[in-house]
Amino acid sequence: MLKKERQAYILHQVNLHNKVLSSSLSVDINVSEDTIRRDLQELAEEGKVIKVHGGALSHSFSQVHFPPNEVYSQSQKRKIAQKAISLISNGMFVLTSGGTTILEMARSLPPQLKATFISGSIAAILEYMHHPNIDVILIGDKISKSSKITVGSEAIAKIKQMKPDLCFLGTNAIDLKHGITDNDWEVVQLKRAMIESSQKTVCLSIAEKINTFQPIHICELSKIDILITELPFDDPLLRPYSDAGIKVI
Amino acid sequence: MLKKERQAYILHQVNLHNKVLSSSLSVDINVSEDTIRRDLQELAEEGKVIKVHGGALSHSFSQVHFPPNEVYSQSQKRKIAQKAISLISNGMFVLTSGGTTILEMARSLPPQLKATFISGSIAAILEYMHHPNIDVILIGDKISKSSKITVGSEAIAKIKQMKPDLCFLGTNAIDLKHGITDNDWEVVQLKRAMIESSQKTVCLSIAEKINTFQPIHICELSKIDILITELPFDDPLLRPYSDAGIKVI
DNA sequence: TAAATTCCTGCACAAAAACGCACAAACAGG
DNA sequence: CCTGTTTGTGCGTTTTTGTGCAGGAATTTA
Repeated sequence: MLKKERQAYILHQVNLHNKVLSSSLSVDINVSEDTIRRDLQELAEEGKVIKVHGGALSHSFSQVHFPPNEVYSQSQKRKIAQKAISLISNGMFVLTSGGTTILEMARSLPPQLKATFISGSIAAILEYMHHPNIDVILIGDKISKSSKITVGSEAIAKIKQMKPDLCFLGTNAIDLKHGITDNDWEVVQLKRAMIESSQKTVCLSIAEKINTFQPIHICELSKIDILITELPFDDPLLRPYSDAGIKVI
Repeated sequence: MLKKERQAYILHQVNLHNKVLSSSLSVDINVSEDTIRRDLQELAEEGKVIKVHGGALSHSFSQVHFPPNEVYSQSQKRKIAQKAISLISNGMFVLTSGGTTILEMARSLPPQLKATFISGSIAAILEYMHHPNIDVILIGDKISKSSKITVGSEAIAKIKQMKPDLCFLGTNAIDLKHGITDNDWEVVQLKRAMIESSQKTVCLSIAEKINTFQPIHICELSKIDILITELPFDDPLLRPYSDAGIKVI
């Protein structure tokens, strides 16, 4: 059998089944695994397949990319993301909400980090999936079209079963008097459950949202352990919060 | 034998078998391999064949260089998607697996359709979310990075709680003797649960996958209610399946 | 942490290609 | 008819290509 012929066969199999194993191909076409590996490597260099340990994957399959769209005040959010990442260590279980700040964090996670991320936000999950070393746990239930996250009693029940080390909340509004507030009933239920379950709750919020509030109450400030903004920790705007016992970063 | 005559013969052989070996041609026509090689080279320069190490391939063979942005065998999948959609009516609960065929169906769902779609496939969910009128239920659990779907006991337990009207399975391999088979253990577990829960199971499969099999068994043919391919329902290839009691569309 | 796969690197060896050359047949023109 | 040229073919020799194998490194799995 000719080399090109064999490669065409392999390519065909990959496109057909989305995945092939070097071992099974080698018995299929009766050549050594080395040869298969070399073929896969060539095909991968030509961009026809994606080579992975033990075989190859179809290219079309793993291309579920989300438009890395323009985010409002991205530079601030990036700063926040960096601070948030510094709290995560290897082996941690991290529960996150959705929101652009969280997404920014998800994209900036260092590649060596090994941790487990849990979320009901589709967008966040997509970002976590691209990461080579983190395990991703998706919270299921009905999907809210407006917020692109799973909401409902099932999701809340699932969250209550967990005891994650950290919970990152993309915060919509935070205020000394009203605490954390939001504007979507279903999201609020979910965030409440997240806060209850977690050992530490971290609020990510751009300074703009500090001292603002929204119609629905999520929780008191006292439930929050850490507050992250793009400002330095000793910014006067944040002073009341650290006075209230929140660790401000 | 004249040179032209010989080249005509070679060309004929290439078009007939899609490939020729210099070695076998040389004994066929009783000339040295050098001569064959020179002939092939000339034919290649004229664009009549594609020369490779050891012989030559027909042009149609290498035309499997499918256009880059197009999904593999998309037109077939579109045809399948259309047939699948005809089975869905308003108000139905539909459980689907992942796979490119399912994605094609998800994209083609008519905008007026009001139904509930349930899936653990991230890519499928993304498509369903774009639809204006369908409710989306996401099955949660750990995400398998290779297949981009949620897998695990939680996901399976959740599926077992449901009684969807229809279950669409993107099929990797179907065979009279082996039934439905696949190549990913976790995916197999999930698909089994899906079949068990559903009132009707529909297999979507391009004709190429008919009468092929993969290492892991999912279920017997008898569990399948409907089989959809891009072929007409009375195609001889499908005859054994309708004889086996499966409704073929 | 240990065991098992899988991967990579270099090497050996066979098959095929490339190159140069020889030689013979076909051809062209005096 | 002869001679010089072109063309087609085959034969060594040298390179290149394709493949398998051994071993150690890297990665996955238990």
